Amino acid sequence: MNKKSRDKSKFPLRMTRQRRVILDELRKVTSHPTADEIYNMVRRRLPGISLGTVYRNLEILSDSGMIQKLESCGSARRYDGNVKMHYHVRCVRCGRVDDLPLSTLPALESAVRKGCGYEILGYRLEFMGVCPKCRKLPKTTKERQDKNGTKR
Amino acid sequence: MNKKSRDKSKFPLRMTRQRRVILDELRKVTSHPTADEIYNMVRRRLPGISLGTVYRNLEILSDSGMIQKLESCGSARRYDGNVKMHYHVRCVRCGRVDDLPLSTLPALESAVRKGCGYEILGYRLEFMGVCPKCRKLPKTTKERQDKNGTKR
DNA sequence: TTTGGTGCAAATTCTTTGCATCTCT
DNA sequence: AGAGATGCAAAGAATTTGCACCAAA
Repeated sequence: MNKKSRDKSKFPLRMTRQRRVILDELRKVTSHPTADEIYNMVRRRLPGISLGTVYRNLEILSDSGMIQKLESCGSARRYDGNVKMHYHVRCVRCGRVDDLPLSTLPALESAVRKGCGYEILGYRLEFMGVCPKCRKLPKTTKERQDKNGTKR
Repeated sequence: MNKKSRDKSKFPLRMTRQRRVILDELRKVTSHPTADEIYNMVRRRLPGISLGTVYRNLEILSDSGMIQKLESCGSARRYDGNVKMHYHVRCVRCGRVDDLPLSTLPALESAVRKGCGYEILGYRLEFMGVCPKCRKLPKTTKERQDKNGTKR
């Protein structure tokens, strides 16, 4: 099956136990976890699940619109159980991602549509900054904990 | 040397031949190439250069503000020799990235600064769509040529 | 039953690094 | 001279995939 052409209307989305738990765990948190973090969350309920299955399901779930993939920057991709349109801030030091209480900007897409030859499908707007916790830490320490952050 | 702390004012940026050619090649094009594409461009002039050196220099050049790293989505990172603030459209089928003739939106950052606890450093705005060339192709073909596109 | 899903492990892809050697300034 | 840079190859990290078996619908 071609991953890119998967479509929520055509594929019935069989609700296996693993898929249900992944979706459930992701919806329980607001922390925009990585695949690996989700793997560890899910493993507490389904010890036998494999990382590959987590990846496959995250792909399927986001293709079908049930979750959101956050692809911007950062080493590991992050996932969001909240599919309503909203924006994020990403900490450039520790990599954490938070939701932003900012109303959506309707004018953005239409401003682009004209003239660029592309068929515009959407846009991605993400803010970068330093999260409250990292602002308190001395700079050297902050740089150390990078790891899952802005790298790659 | 800590990569994150590299700073244009403190590091003199020794202009080696490889560094100069990489910068030069990147400035010659508007195609936002990947590290690997840049490697191949540069190799025509410096056959002995290694991919590692290309990566190291792209990192250094972007840290020093001489080029721009485009991290949003897509499999491989892309680089831009144009450091003036501007926006991009990325084709969701073939992965190509084009510049957008859109004036910058000054209100964006200030709209976020209040209340989120983060120290806002900037934002990333990227549009997604289907490029002119891909719009002409039949869908199945389009999906095929994905590869460097939205994946990963 | 059948078609998609799963676990496992191996494979990929992109990127980073250690090290001995070179080269700008 | 000496701090940085390079080439090479090996290591890493994140993600994908082939395959034989399993399980929802």
